Amino acid sequence: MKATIYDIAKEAGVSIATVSHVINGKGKISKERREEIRGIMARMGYKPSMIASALTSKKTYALGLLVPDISNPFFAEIARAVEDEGQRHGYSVFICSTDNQDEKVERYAALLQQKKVDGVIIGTGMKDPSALEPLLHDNVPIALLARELPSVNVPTVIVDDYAGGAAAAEHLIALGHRRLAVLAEQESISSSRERVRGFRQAAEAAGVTLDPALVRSSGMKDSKDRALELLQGENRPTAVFCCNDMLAIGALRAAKQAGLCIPQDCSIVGFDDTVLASVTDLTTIAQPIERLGQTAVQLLLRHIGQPGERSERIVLPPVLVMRQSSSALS
Amino acid sequence: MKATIYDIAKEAGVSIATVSHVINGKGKISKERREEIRGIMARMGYKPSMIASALTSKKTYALGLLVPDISNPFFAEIARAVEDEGQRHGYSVFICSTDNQDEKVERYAALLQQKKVDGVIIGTGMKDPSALEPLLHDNVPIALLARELPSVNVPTVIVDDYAGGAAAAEHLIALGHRRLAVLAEQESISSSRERVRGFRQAAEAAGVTLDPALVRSSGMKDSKDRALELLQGENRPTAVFCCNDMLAIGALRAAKQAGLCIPQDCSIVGFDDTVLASVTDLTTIAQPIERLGQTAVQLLLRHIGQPGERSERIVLPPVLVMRQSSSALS
DNA sequence: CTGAAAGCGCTTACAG
DNA sequence: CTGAAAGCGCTTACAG
Repeated sequence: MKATIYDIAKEAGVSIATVSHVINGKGKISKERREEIRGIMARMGYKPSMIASALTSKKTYALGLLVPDISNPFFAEIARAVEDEGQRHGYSVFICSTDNQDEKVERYAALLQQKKVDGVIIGTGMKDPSALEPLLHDNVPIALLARELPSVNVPTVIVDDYAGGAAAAEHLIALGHRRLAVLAEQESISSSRERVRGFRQAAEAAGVTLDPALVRSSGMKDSKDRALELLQGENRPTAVFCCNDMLAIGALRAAKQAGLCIPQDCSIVGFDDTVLASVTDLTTIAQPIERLGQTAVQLLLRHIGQPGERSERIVLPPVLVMRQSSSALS
Repeated sequence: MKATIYDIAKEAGVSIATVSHVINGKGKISKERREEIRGIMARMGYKPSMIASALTSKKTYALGLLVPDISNPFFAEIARAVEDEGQRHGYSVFICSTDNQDEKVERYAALLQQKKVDGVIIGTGMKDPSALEPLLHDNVPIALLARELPSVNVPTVIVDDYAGGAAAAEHLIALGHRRLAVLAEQESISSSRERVRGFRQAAEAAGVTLDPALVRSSGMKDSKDRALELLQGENRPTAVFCCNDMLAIGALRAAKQAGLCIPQDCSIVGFDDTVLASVTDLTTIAQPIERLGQTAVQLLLRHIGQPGERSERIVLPPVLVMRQSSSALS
């Protein structure tokens, strides 16, 4: 059957402690012995069981990644960055899609605790932070990615959503737009609220007040319908700021259905800069997705290393990416 | 500190064996005792360590998922389906992006073996199947998803790539197109070869022969350039079949750059039907992505359950999805 | 219906 | 430089 540390020890005529030492590069082992044991391990195709070592060493080298939906391109790109950065440090990652449902968050939280992951990156929203209770209860290290949770003091990496919203407003106003609409995510998502707030403030700073009738919230599914309402009303906007690329694509399709040409009849700006934006030639506020993922892993691992430390909070700047969906007011 | 099975046993005044039995619903425990122990576990927030139980029971309830790139929408959607179906059966999944590099395949294969996952779904290509050696060596159950590996006898789920290619050809020919081009993936990818083969055969069956100069292979990055070569040559095609949606989007952008209108000047058909296709209004051959993921998990779990059994091979039918990127020859 | 004991495959003081 | 032994937190025959 599969070789164990005992098989190697017997084959080498040493104790399992010695084999363990050469595996982990600990203790002082004579060079010849080390080489010999290494050779035997290689020859027998032996790799130590991480389950057994985790039981004693309390390290599983596994992380959990909670996101709303791994099939959403934004989170898929985040996941890739997290995977790569984790891998670089020897960690594997479990994917956990929550659909933003507290019940799923809690189920995964309990599961990850039972699996004894070394840490969890939380990139999902939730109504009630107590869904994380199973993690908190056992002091499982966590880090927040693109989310804020004011109630808990944990390492966090976000982009400056407020500045991103403001950048969108400034871009559209510079293009001459004055009648601005906003397609936001659900009210409960703080990043979306911040984007809208930044957009509104920057608009007002330029002397433009948002018409409350032109500010709507929308889920992923009904974005096209919500956008249609905006675009078909009388006195329709000349520009729409959407709080993520998916919503912006809903707006693009609504515009098409309403017979409007983009950008001539209406400018549209998204947020995130996922592959969806590049593929649809959407002007958007880019999040540094790769750095978000990398930074979250780094913060988490640092936190695992020194649990006492005060939690860091890193804010990354968003960047306007101009493409074909926005243009000067005609 | 964190409660263990000993704490629960002591609190309840019973042996750990009894606690273990109520956890696993095994043995005969008096109803009152069971209820009492359940209560104590709940009160102390106790959940058994899956690491410890894995060491004895040999079940980690973890699966590995090997894909080329989790940030590619096709595989992100696959991952979601695998995650959900796994979750339904109590399994968590590790994401493993290989970039189609044998070296990464092998590294992940070794890692997953060390982590003692209960099985691995392989949805990535590789030049040399021996990259899977670490898995094969320890008899880790595997299942193939949207890939074939003739050398090993393992459960497999694929879509009928040949039929999909043929469907694309029939669609274009029915629209009156005769001068057909193909943008394929690298030659080494069997699914791509099959799609091209099906396309070619169906075309020939309709009396249309492919011009070798109009059949090109391309990576993800240079798809636009490859498509431009096709579209800018003299005697350009009136329709292009692309072996996946990403390539088709490259073609879409190439067409735009070349000043061609889609679909009036050139029809384009993709493959996969990821979110990218719906978002760009691309006519495409749809793979049943969700069913692919579900089926792979089911085959794998069945294989885990009865290792002796002969491996199943399930072929799912693709479906033509007509959108705005193809139309009758004008 | 319940418990004592061995064992899963490692790591880690500790002793020599 | 190397080994004996305890322990990590469970499960599983086996005995009663």
